[in-house]
Amino acid sequence: MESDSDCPAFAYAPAKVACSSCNLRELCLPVGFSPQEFERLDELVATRRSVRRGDTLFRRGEPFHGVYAVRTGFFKTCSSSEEGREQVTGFQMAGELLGFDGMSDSVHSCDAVALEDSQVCVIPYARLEELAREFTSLQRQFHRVMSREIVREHGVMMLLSSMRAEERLAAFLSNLAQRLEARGFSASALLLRMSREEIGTYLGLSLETVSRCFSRLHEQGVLEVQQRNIRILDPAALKKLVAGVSV
Amino acid sequence: MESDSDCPAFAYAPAKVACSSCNLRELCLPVGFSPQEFERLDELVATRRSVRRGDTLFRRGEPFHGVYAVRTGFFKTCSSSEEGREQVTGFQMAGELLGFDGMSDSVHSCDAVALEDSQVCVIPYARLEELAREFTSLQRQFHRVMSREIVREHGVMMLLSSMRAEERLAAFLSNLAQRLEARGFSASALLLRMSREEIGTYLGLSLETVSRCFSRLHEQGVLEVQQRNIRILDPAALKKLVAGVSV
DNA sequence: CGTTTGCTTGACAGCATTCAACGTTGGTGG
DNA sequence: CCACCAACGTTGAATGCTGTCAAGCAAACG
Repeated sequence: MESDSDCPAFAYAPAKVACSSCNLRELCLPVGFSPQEFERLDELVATRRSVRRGDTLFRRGEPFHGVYAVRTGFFKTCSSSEEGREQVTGFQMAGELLGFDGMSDSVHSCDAVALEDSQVCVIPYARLEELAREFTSLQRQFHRVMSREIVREHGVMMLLSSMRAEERLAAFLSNLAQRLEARGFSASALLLRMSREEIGTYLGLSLETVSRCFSRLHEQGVLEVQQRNIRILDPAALKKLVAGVSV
Repeated sequence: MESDSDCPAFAYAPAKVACSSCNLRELCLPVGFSPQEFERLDELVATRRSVRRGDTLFRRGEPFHGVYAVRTGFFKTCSSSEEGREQVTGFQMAGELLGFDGMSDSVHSCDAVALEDSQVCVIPYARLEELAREFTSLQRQFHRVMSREIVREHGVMMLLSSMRAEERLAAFLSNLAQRLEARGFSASALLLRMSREEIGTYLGLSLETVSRCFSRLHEQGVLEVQQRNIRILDPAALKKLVAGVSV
């Protein structure tokens, strides 16, 4: 279980971490836990791991050891088909978990790549199982988080199958802004961590179309666009675009 | 928890059911359990429920009580956006579970509709939690099934964002055939339980396009199509279409 | 300062949607 | 038993959105 040593690309920070003192505890796994539950949880999340921009946290085909909570930084997860085409399945920011794909057959089925220098909390699955067994709120919260991932993907499926390009980008930006706001950042000024191509692969569009949509939303006065610096000038218009599917 | 009585559309069959004697035990939740584990499991899955064609097993907004295992029949799950557009997120057949969407905030976020007269095993969440706590293989298997759902959805996302219409339909049919084969049915002769529109909503296509693709695959000699009776004449060609994304 | 990478924009072609008409099937009631 | 109706499926023609190819531009990096 601890045989991560064959991954020389990663730097390890064995420093002690405590969920109880983490400023992400309202967003991450231990939502709504009691103080003594928090203490028990610190047994579970014992180590951090640093991943440099461009490196992978895990990779398709690697054995599944556990899940990871993003502490700082930004990730993308992408499944690639046998024939090369790559699909970004999600972007994860602080407080969000990744790695659930590996539980189905003990092998990861997608790659997790850091889009900036990042740090994650390592949650070994064996210990998570144990602790979830004696600790109802952890069990339930873990299920809740996995369920939320399923529901999120339903939303992506709807986006991919029924929205036009501009609506997809609007939905993407709205979602990003909302998640940033929940973390205390500005909901209007965002610095994108991902390229146009990565956005396109996530939204089912070519990078050119993504770029064109940015320009169009800029012309419409909804956004201010300067490369990866985006300012949302008219959040209401953005939301309206998202909702406006076949109205 | 047991307040299902406000749903007059459902017929209840309180007959005793045993996982240990179910012919789906190799496909459903209790994969790889020991005989004594099977006995304990029968405490969990105590009741069945019948759902007539067209009726819902659960509906968006209804409180979450538990998950369901399809015993006989066929279901679709669909999330609908506020503005009316509906997205079929999956089709479930015997041995497959549904209802995971409700764990995220104790309310179902999509509808489950029977596409033919069906019977499900009711798995109350409270009891599932309990039993999973004292019963490692159940805990692990449950996680595995949820993870598999996440991975499946990754596949759908890839399909939606990078395949052309004909490839999508080929992928859909291949998948269906494979699942039917795993249940002892013919992998070549399928009777579709869903309409062209439902297929289209699942695959992100209009019903006309679905129909046209059926015709085209028929012309190519890959399928025999008679309404909902499909015969796969050339499974290899079908698989090749799926794999052939951007080759 | 030059090179590389990422982003923008234009032109054009192609695939899928939309609108519309017609055919088919199965159920209902005369 | 047949006629009718409604739901579903098929097919055609035209529009339009998005992908592809290509060129030019901006920013980042060594």
